[in-house]
Amino acid sequence: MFGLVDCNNFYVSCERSFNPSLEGRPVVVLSNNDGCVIARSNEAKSVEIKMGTPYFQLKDTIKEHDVRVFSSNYTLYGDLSARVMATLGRFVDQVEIYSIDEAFLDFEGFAHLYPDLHQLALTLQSTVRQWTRIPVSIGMAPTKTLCKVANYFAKRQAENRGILLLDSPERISEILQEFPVSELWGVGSRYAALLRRNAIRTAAQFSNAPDDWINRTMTVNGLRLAYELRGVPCKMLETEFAPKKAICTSPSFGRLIPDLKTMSEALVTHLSRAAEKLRRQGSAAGTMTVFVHTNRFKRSANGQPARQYYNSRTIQLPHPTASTAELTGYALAALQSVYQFGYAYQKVGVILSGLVPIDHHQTHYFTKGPDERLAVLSATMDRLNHRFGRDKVRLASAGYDVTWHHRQQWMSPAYTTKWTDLLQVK
DNA sequence: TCTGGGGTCCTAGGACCC
DNA sequence: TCTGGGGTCCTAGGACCC
Repeated sequence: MFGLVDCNNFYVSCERSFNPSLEGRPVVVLSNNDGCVIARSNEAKSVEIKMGTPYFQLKDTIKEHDVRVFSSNYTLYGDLSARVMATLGRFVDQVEIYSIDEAFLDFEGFAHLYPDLHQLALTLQSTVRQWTRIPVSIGMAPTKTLCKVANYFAKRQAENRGILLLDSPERISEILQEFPVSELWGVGSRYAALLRRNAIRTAAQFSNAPDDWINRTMTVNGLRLAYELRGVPCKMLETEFAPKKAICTSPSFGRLIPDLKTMSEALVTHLSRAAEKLRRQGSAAGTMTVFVHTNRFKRSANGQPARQYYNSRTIQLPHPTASTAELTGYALAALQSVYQFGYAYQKVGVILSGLVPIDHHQTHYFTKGPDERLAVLSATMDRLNHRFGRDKVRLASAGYDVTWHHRQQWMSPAYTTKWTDLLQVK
């Protein structure tokens, strides 16, 4: 048996964790740049605020229902997530951190410790609640996909109180008949449309479809999904650390930017972030892509879509490197080759790929190997910045007067990670 | 009439996830 | 005025090898 622990309305719950006055009222959290709604309290859902709605379209609703709005505070959410995960780790040793707000558990070998899984779920739920103030829902079933299904009903049917155990074939087949195929894990909008065209509407119908048809139309992923619904586990717990295969940093500007100088400074800043992530996981990049684009929603004065521009440049580096200084030279050259005068840009982004372990030295006959001094420089900058704060030491080419930063108008304090933001108890 | 067989590696595109 | 960011996996097709 597996379990899936999912935090309810996670980002909203994080905001509520340190601000109880938000309980019982509509609350939403916005995406980066205060763009779209990405988390909603139940009260916000019940006044018809949809996932992904742009903030500016919601101003009336927000006023009418006195909705509390927050910019996303990933420092806070990341820290509370780590606390939730650590709490789960107290009870079972096989925990897969699947996303910031979800974890899979494997109960294999724990039957003697926890003969009553429902009781265990109750304990997990109340302990997480007490230690972090985060409400969670728990689904338990013979496969991870069925856990997702169980969790869906745990959350939505009040009588379950956030916990649903699917441990008999009868119960499973009964519940799959009520489960919309479009809600399945691995079925997105494209596959949902395809399945609808083939008169498959429930998870039960999908699971009964012929294997070769599923394989043909939805590749082996679809077939695994069907097996999992039939109770045959195809997805095991993944608890090992797996280094990322690509690292991307591409925040939007807070306003549209026309000039190459500002774009360059932003790119160096984004690249510094990306290279820090690269070094943190012990990798070096062999390939770098720089891209720019304008705002695709923008309209010109006559209401027609404005002229758009997108371009990217991918560079094979002479040798894999994790040095910010070294990567910067290539990045700026790439930007110059894609930048076109005459557009107002929304974004410049960088993708590092072709990642290899950092100690990997590929000897090349005609080019110099990586410069050891650059590696030492990056490591030293990382240590200083870790101790004294982000960007205390940085490249001058990142600029001094930052005018492009994204908007975050409603940011809550970093309650758990910044001394000056600690709550004061009077 | 008839044009080999068996591989590897890389990339782009399409699907998905949170 | 204002519309997020960061990832993964699979497949087909092309280029190449012997």
